[in-house]
Amino acid sequence: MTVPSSPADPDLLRELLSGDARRIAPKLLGSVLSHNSHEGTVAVRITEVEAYMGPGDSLHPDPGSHTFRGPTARNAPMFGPAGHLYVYFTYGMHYCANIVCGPAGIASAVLLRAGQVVEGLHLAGVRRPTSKSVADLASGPARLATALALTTADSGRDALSEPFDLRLPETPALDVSSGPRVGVSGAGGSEDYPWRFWLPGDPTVSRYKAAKPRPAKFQSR
DNA sequence: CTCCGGATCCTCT
DNA sequence: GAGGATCCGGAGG
Repeated sequence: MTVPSSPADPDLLRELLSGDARRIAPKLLGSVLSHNSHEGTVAVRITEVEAYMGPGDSLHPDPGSHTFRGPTARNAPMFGPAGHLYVYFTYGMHYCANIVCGPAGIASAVLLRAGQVVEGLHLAGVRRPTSKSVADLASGPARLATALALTTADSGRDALSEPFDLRLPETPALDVSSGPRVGVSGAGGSEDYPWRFWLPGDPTVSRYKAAKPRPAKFQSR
């Protein structure tokens, strides 16, 4: 495994993140996100991501994105500067975290879907007591957010400065697979949006699962 | 191994 | 009021 390292200039890293999320997403594979809290430090090497675009991108409208219908209080960070976090709460109990991409004003982000815990194994295990193996600690978007203790309180915060740190790999991953995004219902989850990227063969990559099709709505009379 | 339902509450319509 | 960028445990093959 190549040892990740940040560019000498942190502004350069932010500049790199200010582009198209679909282009940046595969380049984030192999990078390491760390979070330093009073409990200790946990760092995760990213092995699976998904790109989400914003509205106003007439070339690539993204019906699977939280921003598809425009800005709201929740998705505001996606319209903000690159390198910040967008964390949302879902299913009444889970958090999922994104790295915001694109220039400020243009919404796009990369969902962190899975990773390998490379620092703070014990603490990650305490935060994720239901894990059955080390590979399970962050093998899913909500698992990863839990291992790193990310919540909506962190949404909008800068991932490139304390208490966070993001380091890109020295060289981009050579072997990257792509496919439809997980759990996205409707057109956004189709083969037309192969914006999920992962490191093939990595044991921490989550298993693919198509969106659960909703049962046909029963119209009462 | 796969499939399925329940948990649980914020967000936007 | 409906549905969700999910996870987990239990049932069945």
